Amino acid sequence: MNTLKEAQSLLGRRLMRRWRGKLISSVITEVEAYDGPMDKGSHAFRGQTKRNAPMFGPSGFWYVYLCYGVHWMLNYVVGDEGYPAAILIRSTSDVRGPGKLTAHFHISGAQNGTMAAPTSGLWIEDRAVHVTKNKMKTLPRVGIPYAQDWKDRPMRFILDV
DNA sequence: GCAGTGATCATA
DNA sequence: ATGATCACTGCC
Repeated sequence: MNTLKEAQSLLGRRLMRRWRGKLISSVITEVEAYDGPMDKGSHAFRGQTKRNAPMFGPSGFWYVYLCYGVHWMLNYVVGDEGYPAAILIRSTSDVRGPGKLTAHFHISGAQNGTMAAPTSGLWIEDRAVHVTKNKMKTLPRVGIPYAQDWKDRPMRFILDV
């Protein structure tokens, strides 16, 4: 499956968090794809570094990094090992905005590089909401004015709930 | 409209 | 060692 399809397939699924014995969850409603070494909006565009290493790893792991010294961003790694791709989870039905989302789910650098599975305390369940084409919007990505010809590509997906 | 905030990365 | 940059948010 290609990266854009992977991104769309996360919509309507439930993000799950085990934190201090409690279960936090809500339905994923907004995602962005970052696709491969040629994507000028992606951290992987200038090659592998210590920070973006999880993007180059196998799918099914988390890539979490600190943005503007303040907000943690949650990404789900997709694609074959060696091919840098990830899906930024921007919003759920409860929380709008990627920084507020990680705060709500108590996500930080501690989750970086961990597996998306109950064992890590952070995972994604199968579709909880039926996604029809007319409920899904496709838009350009946010916050990458420097990405030139990649800036306005339709790589952001929103689910109306 | 723009300041805050600090890790990360390139340059040296 | 230093400086620029930044997949955001909230307040002006």
